[in-house]
Amino acid sequence: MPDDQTSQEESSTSKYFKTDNRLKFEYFDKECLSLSKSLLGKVLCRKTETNILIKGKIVETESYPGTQDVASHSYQGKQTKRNGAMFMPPGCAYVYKIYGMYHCFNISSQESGGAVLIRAVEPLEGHAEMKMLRALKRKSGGSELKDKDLCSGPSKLCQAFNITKESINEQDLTKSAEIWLEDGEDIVDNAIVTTTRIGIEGAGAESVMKPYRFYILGNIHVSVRDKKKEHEISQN
DNA sequence: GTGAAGATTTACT
DNA sequence: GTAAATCTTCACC
Repeated sequence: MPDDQTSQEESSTSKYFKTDNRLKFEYFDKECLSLSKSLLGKVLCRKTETNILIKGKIVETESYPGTQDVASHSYQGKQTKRNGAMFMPPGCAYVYKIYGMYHCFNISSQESGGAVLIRAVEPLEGHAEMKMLRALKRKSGGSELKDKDLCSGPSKLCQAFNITKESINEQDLTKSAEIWLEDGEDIVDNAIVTTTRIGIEGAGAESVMKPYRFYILGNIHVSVRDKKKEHEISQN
């Protein structure tokens, strides 16, 4: 978080010329595993239809490296209407609907058929809007929702950011005015917890074992924390 | 045309 | 912990 960038922004002559911190194609043009780790600490940005800006720091990701991965929608090169975005150039949004009522948000990586699932973000801006969006579909309303409950799961963050297949799927994050990524913190390696992926039991033991999930050590906005592993790391 | 499954979340016991 | 909610997508007949 370069201080000089901030001061540049402040000294900018016009308010309408905000420094563009948007991550570019070159950033996304990495292999899946590498992109997944690199995305931790970066900032997901969303401009809603009502022109409200929502931002959140990415704190948890999962790799679906592509055609070799049994758990991936693109296993064995399978390409369908649904997963087409996985085969688009790096930096495109792959959004799909699951269980009839939820969405998951992914970013395509360098390899054809590879993508990174964004599993959790830490709310930075637009808390009120997120609460409202999350409360919409809840039976008991959203008044008791805490910040850490707003985006601590792949479908939760989609609700909070108003990400739907209809609005976001196949959008180019390097160009879109509705959704993009900005630079954020660099997370050092020893602050990254690496574990197995969540919710893919049906894919078979071998792929379930793969260490393809990454999250920021100690961050309370992560969906599923591995306390044992975190303890081990903090001992070193 | 039909059927089964799903990278989840919520509410309830 | 367990179960219900809810419907699109895809494989196969």
